[in-house]
Amino acid sequence: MADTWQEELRARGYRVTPQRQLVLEAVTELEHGTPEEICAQVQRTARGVNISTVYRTLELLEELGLVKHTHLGHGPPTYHLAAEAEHLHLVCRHCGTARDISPKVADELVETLARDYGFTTDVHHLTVYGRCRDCR
Amino acid sequence: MADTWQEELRARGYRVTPQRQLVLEAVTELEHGTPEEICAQVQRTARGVNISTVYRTLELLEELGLVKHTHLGHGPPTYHLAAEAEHLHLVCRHCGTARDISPKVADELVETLARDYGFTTDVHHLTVYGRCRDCR
DNA sequence: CTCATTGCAAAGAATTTGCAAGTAG
DNA sequence: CTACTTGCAAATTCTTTGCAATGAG
Repeated sequence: MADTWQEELRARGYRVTPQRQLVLEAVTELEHGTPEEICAQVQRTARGVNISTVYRTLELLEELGLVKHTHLGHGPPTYHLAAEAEHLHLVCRHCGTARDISPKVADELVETLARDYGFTTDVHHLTVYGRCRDCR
Repeated sequence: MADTWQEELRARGYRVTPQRQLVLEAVTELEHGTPEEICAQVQRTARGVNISTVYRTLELLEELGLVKHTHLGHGPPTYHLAAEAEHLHLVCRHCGTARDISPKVADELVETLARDYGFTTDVHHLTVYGRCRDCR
């Protein structure tokens, strides 16, 4: 984890380009935004960057784990910097086992609660009760 | 609530058409599906029903409160019958107050857990911890 | 009969892809 | 130099809209 994302890119055979740096900067500055918005932000610094490059770059940055995206209702997805490692729990009411999963699955819930209810979710402590695959 | 949806439709100046009945039936049968899937289901009974009619009908049925939709990751939205009144809890770790909200906000979470983990969520018992608007 | 609704085709958004030219390493 | 990237335009995917014909009430 001491490596920079640039090194990570090179290690994987990808290249560090100004466009990629700009897109990551844009996501950082915007906190969150649609591909279109991110593209606009990038173009405040460098004109001529194409929207399709933004799409491709966001996909790459997501693959690298640097950004994440969620779908908030209709329209384009929202991209934001990936949070540090967190997890949430899945508890089976039948067999009692708990499983840790990525908080990514609760992204929409978290954003909706924030947007519609002004509620800041404590994702680390989100526990979902139900029935696991084995106890169906 | 004793009124049928057909009566509700007429009361609002809309008409009860075979297409509308078929779309609602399709949503019921499929439990959930994309407009495309719903259209395919409808066409098992009546060919010639157009996809744009399905879109228009789903919009109408949603307005009537008969169906709901959620966006699961990429791609088209998923429609399903509106659930009966249930609720989930929002608990503030600071002031301790609990608030009941619509389980609709957890739709994506529920579907994702089912799809990716084979986990059946007990939505009625879902409690989300965090900080409410007033305690920010 | 009247006007809401439908089918169809064309228009629109959002996103992806093919490819030649550009450039990081 | 090599081959990953980019810009651009065309192709896709998903959804909406215009409009004449159809059909519910």
